[in-house]
Amino acid sequence: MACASHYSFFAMAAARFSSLSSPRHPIFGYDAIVMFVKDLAVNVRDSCQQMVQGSPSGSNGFDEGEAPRAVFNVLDGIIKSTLDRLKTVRETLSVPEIILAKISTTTDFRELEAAIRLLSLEGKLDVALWLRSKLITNHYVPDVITHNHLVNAFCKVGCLEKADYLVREMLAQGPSPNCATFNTFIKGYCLKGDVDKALSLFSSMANYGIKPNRITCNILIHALCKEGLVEGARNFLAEILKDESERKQIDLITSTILMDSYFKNGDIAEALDQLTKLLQEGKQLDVVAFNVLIHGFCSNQEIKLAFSCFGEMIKRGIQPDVVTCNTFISYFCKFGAFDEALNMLSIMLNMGVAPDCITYKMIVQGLCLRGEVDKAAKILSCMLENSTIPEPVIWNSIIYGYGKCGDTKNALSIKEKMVAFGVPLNTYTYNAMIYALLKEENINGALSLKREMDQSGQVPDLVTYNMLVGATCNLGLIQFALQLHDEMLRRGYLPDVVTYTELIKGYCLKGQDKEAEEIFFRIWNSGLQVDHVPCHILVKRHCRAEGLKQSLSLFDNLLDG
DNA sequence: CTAGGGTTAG
Repeated sequence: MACASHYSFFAMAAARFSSLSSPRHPIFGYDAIVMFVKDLAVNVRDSCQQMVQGSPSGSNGFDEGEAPRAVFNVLDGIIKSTLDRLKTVRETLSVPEIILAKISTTTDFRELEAAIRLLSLEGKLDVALWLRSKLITNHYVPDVITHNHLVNAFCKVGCLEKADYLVREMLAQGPSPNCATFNTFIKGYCLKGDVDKALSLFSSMANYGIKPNRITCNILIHALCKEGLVEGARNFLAEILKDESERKQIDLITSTILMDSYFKNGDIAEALDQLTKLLQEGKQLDVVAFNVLIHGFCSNQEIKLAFSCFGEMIKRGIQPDVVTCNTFISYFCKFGAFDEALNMLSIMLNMGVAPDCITYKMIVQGLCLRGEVDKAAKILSCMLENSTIPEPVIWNSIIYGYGKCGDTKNALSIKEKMVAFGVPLNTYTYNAMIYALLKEENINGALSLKREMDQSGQVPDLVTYNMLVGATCNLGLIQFALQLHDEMLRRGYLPDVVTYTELIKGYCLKGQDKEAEEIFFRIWNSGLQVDHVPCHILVKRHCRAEGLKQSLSLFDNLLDG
């Protein structure tokens, strides 16, 4: 029976990590996994044929060299269809104007109550609050669910004062808050990182005759784990389970929270212990639980176990989702295995899982890193054609990418396109452009971009200054470099080792060894971590100028002092 | 109809 084999996999995994001294040996060979993934993709593709009409027939997307093209053909199709759908949804969804029109034409209180909920969901909180007070002055008190929507909306934007005001009003004049009200409010404080306040709210619930439920506990356990208080979370849970005589079992979500937390602390054995308990109770894992396992294995560099989980999901009929696939893609990108990332992209497209902004971001960044900037730019164009305007990081990666391969013209045209589409240029955008210009030694262009930053209010950061200090030093413009250095101090930026190293290099280039050494002592005494670069520069300089002996004595003195 | 777990991070 299939179930037995699933269990045995987890048992094997658990056994492997239960003893720290046991040698680590792979459960499955890498080739077996590649075979499995290939089979999987082919099988799934057959049932999702309509998703891949755009891909060339005969290619399974895995052949060396063929993969990228197949992936991009499918990708284009998917991006178009996903974004078209999104566009339609956006256009048909309620727009605040429509709600406002409703407010002015209707006298139906229930309809206005529904409008408060919609306004809350859309984040139009001032209007929502105003409408609530209008209804109350007309002697109609919106129900508890409407109030919960409002409390929820205020908590989500971190406006706890307003949420607190609403809950007080509810307690004073109704509608009486329920468990969901408190859960929402507690979650609000957890999001702010104020777990103490959350816990005290939890204790106060009894005073209002409201019994906390599983959701309340999960919110708090999650918050405790996130604060690194896993022990606290366990104790809290033990207390709860002691009180609940009829149901002593931990639910799936609680277990998922705990497993995730154990994995994040690198405690695989404990995570798998939790998993074993869950399976012994006969619980079925859902997609989130599997995603936690996959992420846990990936972040502990156990890619084979992660793939095994992927296989288990498929066998159990649990469709991997965009998070599952992004987790793998992220892992591969992080370890420079970008071909594998593209393979995962191909698998997800074949499975009919639509990529999201995170997928696009990782793929675009991966392509740029690899120098395939035109392909990255093509993804961007696809998104724009479908009226999805990506966040600045995608644009910035492409600008960096073009800059790195010396294509300043295209870098600039992406920047201009950004402006045209109303995407705000940020410090990273300017840094990318400055990087591109400095690469072709266009110091004037770079400096005029810095002026543009000052005017636009996008303040230069340490990276901007370090690039400019480096460039001016290389050109022998030490005075200019020092001016920049003073400016950064005035603006409250502390120069780092890179800044000082650039200045040392600049002085050495000019033959001003004394000044170079002075700077070196300044880093040494500032308590900054000194790396080998400035030492190397100085030693090289000394070797050339005065011989090795003297340079060694420089460092001897330092180490003695 | 509202409240709980997972993915990114220049």
